[in-house]
Amino acid sequence: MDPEVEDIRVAVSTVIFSLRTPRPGDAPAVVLPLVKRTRDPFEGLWALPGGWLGACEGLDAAASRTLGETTGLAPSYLEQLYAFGAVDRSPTRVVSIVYWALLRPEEVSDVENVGWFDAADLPRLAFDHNEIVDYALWRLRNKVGYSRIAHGLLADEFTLAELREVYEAILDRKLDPANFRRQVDTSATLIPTDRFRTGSHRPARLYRYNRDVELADRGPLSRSPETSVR
Amino acid sequence: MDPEVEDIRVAVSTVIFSLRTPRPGDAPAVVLPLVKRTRDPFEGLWALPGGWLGACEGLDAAASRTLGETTGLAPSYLEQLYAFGAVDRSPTRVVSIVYWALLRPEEVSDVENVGWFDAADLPRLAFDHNEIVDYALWRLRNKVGYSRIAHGLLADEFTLAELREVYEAILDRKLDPANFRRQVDTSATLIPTDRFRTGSHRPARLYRYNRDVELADRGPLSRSPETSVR
DNA sequence: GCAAAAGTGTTGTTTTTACACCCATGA
DNA sequence: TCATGGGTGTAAAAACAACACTTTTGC
Repeated sequence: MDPEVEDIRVAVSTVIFSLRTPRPGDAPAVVLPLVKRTRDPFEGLWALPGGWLGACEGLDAAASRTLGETTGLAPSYLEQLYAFGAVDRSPTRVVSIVYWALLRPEEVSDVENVGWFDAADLPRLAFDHNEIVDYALWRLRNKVGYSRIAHGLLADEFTLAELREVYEAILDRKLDPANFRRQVDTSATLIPTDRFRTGSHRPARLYRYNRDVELADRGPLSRSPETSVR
Repeated sequence: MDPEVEDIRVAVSTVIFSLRTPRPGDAPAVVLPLVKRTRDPFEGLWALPGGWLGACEGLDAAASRTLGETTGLAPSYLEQLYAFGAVDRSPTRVVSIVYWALLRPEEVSDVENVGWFDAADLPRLAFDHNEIVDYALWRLRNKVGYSRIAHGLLADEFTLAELREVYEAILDRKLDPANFRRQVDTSATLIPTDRFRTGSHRPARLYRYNRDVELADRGPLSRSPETSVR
């Protein structure tokens, strides 16, 4: 009972998702930023951004902080994903509290030592980070079906086609534009503006996200003070 | 940077749900076991069963172990719930990896120092454990809607009325017996036996749970070796 | 026979899905 | 004017919900 507890360290990492459109007109793809490790273990491999949990900071705060420090990014959505604590996941004993985040395109900025990768085509990552990303992707795909997190990947104003492309990129299948339109407007979470996106063919109306509606129902956690992001 | 990391300790706790039928014929209620604290902090208050994470054990293993040590119970379903790590949740800095579990009635046994409480009517608990239970209940109510975890609360053989009562206890509302019956048998997760529960009025057919179907889809986590429970 | 729970049928409503069709613009 | 994506209409199919009704037992 009560073995050498002191030897366990707590880290916090984040899987950050964003969208990238290779060239205008193309379908967007899910991408994520990784940092290159500059020391052992796994020196030279890519890894999730993260760092050690500070003695005087909460988990959510640590996730925001380490994320900012390593990538300079401040995401629009941040949620705890899972705690990974297998004994052999690192040479030393580390329990990682992993978060996942969504980034709007305007929030994307380029930082030294950060590389962006297609989520569907990742290299071999440090530690168990490949499994972690797989799990985060699974969560993202599930959650997009019953919440409004897709908006966390879009700018303030967007067309319905753009929103639909987000869903298509995440779910990896085509959606019927007509039915998609009806579904989002029965959910009453979008506010139509009087502006239009022009350029292609018939101008498309721009919508804004209704901020009265939460991106996702977090249940009792949303009342806890630790969970204040943005 | 890299502050006194060594001062953070990792604990593992579990919210265990089971059902209790006050007297035969009554509707079952969701109950959970708590242990009375025998030392500071919060001496005398009830708390979730748990303990420190061992230096050489995974998170899932620690949850099973601490649960067995404190309550003598071995649940039919065990899943990670959330990591709680607010700075002020304990006098010393503790990050708790919390699990939640389901217990079949035949698995319930009475142990010294363990009390069973109605989930809807809890006393003031130690630490932030009231909030944790609230969150676990929310998760249970949600998950019962899109998975088959309700079976984790029932014995091997059960009638459809008994299964329906589990849903009713968790969701806290009546369900239409006719529609409920149809829903479960279009889902093809129950195997009818040729035995019947007699006693009340017309005998009710006993069903068995189809073990080919997982209680809940855990995504990529179900492939990880750490996640082997039962 | 009667009460009560087991189990079946029926019907109307809502949601989902597929797809035909019109509209507005750039080239 | 034509190609293309924006946007509307419609109808079949599936899922859901409400509730009447029949069956089988204990007393």
